[in-house]
Amino acid sequence: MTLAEKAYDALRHDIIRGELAPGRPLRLADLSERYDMGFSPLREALNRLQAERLVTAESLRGFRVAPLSLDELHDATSLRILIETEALRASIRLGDDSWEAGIVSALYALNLQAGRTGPEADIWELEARHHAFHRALLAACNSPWTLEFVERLYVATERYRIPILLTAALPAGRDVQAEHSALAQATLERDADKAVALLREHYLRTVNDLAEAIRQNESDTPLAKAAR
Amino acid sequence: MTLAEKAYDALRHDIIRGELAPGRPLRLADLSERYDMGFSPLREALNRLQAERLVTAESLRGFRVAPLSLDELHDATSLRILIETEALRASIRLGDDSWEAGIVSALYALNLQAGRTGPEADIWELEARHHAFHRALLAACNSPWTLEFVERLYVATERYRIPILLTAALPAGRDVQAEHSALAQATLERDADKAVALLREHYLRTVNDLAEAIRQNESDTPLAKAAR
DNA sequence: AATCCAAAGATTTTCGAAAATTATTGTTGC
DNA sequence: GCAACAATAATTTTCGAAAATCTTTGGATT
Repeated sequence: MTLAEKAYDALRHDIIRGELAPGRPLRLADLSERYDMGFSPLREALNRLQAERLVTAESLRGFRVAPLSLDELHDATSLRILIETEALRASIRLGDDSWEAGIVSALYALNLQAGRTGPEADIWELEARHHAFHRALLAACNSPWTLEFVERLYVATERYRIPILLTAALPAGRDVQAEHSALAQATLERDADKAVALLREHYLRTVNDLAEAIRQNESDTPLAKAAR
Repeated sequence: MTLAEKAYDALRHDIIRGELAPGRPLRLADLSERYDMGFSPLREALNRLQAERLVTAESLRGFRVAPLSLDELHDATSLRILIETEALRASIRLGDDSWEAGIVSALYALNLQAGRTGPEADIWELEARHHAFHRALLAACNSPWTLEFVERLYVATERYRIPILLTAALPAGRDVQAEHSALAQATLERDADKAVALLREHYLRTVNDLAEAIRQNESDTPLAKAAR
């Protein structure tokens, strides 16, 4: 793996997790020290991330972590629902045994991690399994373009979820694991209409919870700052 | 404008027009001579284009122009129909006077160029106006993510159209300008269902024509080679 | 003839410095 | 005090060479 690839992975990771806050300038001298490499691989990584809208660039003025806005969250969520529901229908139509097995396995792993407490609880591991579960649902859609866009939108919306997850500021009274199980069940039963409805509700609830948390959380988390 | 930006524009331009054929290796020494600049700006441009799937990259083995395939054409077209029809509905719902004016103006400019013959005929100018017309239809959808994906898919499918356009191998018996006019009219009348149906048919006809031309054209155009 | 291996060559990747540009500071004049 | 400007500093961008890696070539061996 080349240094440019390592730089890409590291920057992407740190931006998605909010360790590099939205809007923050990405100075090459800083990054060079932080990641222990020269300018060239960093600039290549930043150019890739610019194309993915995770960083913004201005000619001769360098790069910044892409800012967040509530408008973008709603935009990305709407489009996500449109694309993912269609992908879910395609997967239900085309999926074979190994696709089904992938869903069962991903759901099991997700529920396992969601049930863990104390030192075993690991929000990043939970997050990884959550992502894997949603990918497993769409894995059989047979459309590389769809999967790319789904991934882009997942990452875009994840940047809003993570600061909320970390402050545990999510409203109670919602059984997310039950939603996942119901979604998996409807999918495995090949009930496309039901599965699509559940997926849509799942995302609409999430975006409402996030918007609510942002509104209440007038503290100085990166997300709250971005929302103001 | 920095050299890296010039390199990006030039490479993108040459790849879309097929002047750099699909699958062709992009050696830095060659590109450095072709575009008269050092490696750094070229590598930055190539990394951006890689993120946009116009070039492929393999660790320590450099870059290539992204290949074409009939599967990808069908994939991109299906997704394009899904996203653009929804964007058209949104535009019809949200569009104001200046949006309408933009459509009228773009259609007029397109028809004007389409009617030109002899030395005034310019396939690239026609292509630019065609692109502008389709953008004008969706301009009011108020969704940056949608517009980005639409642009990506337009470029992806355009790479299949251009070699066909250049060999004039399109089947006759189709009045594309009439399709554009009907689409614009239904849109301006805010008849969303009709406009969406026309847009869908427009794309389905195009993809069928292209697939047909590729099948017949067993010569050695880049596209035909890619299809085999 | 086919296969392996080392050497030479070609190519990508990375660095460090130079060039170009933007941002900041300090000074002058009003 | 403050706008205008020059000098300085900070930063991005680009180049050219060095390092690392992959590819080809040409024998040596079986």
